[in-house]
Amino acid sequence: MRVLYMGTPQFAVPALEQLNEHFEVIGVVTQPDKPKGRGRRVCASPVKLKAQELGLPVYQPLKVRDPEFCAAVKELKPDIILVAAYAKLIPKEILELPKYGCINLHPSLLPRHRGAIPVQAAIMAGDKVTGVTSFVMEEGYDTGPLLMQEKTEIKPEETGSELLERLSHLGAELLIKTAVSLEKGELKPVPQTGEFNYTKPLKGEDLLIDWHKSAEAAADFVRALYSEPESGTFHKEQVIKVGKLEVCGDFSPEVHEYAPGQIVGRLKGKGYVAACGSGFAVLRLVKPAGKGWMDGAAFMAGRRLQIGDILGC
RNA sequence: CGCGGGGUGGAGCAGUUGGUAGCUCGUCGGGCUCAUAACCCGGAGGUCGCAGGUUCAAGUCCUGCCUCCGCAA
Repeated sequence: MRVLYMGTPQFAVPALEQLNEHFEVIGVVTQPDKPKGRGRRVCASPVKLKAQELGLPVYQPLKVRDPEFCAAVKELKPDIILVAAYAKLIPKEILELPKYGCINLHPSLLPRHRGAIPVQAAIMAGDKVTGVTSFVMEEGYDTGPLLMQEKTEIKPEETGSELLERLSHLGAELLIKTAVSLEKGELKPVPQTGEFNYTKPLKGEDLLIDWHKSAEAAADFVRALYSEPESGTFHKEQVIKVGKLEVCGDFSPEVHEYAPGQIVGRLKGKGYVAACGSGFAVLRLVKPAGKGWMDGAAFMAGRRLQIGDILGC
């Protein structure tokens, strides 16, 4: 079976590796190299790097709708197009091209958490179970009929990056299974039913901790965003990234009056304690501006925060 | 060459107008205590990122480099 693969970030890499072992991968489509990060160096996507390593032809159209690209795809005569986190909608013209259609791998239990950040969204929502889904792509975002799903539990302490990593491997297997079954004609798509929600891409202030939330919700928020892309909070005009927040049940603040985000005490060997909308949370892992990640206790040793300081402004 | 901050005893920080390096934690020893993660006393431990330069004298000024990080994208 001739497979055309489309994907961009690290999440899409394991699937590419697996596919390359099971099928004839005739091409890999990924986002164009872009200036990225500090210093604005041009970077190739993880999928591109892997494709080159495997010696597969790489396509990086600026626009998927570009007629020239569509023509190129047509010429490749793919039997199936498999997509994982490519980051762009694919036009009907291409969707209808392959015999077995365009199949997408999505790291959530659709229709729950459609959209850009399903993995983080699942953790933030306090979900205990999530998974990966393969489905037939339509013109909308993650709306197509479902093919296969695989569930997995979210571990209590599991971070967004850890879960994403795990799901990328689970997803790779699911994608292979899906393709194999499709080829045998064993699968029939089932339309999505039930409640759905969309997750929007995170940027800028979306990453700031909302101290008005409950301690539990704030902790989940931080956990979901660690270690990519990192949540944070402001302190005296500077950003402090937070890697881990730990809810502390019975804690008696050192001050009588406090507001959400206010530092109300320290816990020896753990870190500063901040007040939340309800409950308290210890800053266990932190990265002050200009510094690297450090333990909450180490952060206290530097005495950058005072009891009474308010985070988030 | 996008903007900007940092690299100081094991960890986190301070170090003023250049003059033999301080603080918190940890660690080691001792003391107090029924006891302690609490408290008291004392000790060990630093080529101040690297390489040059200015100076009688540089962590502190100048130049280059390495490296970590914040914003932005």
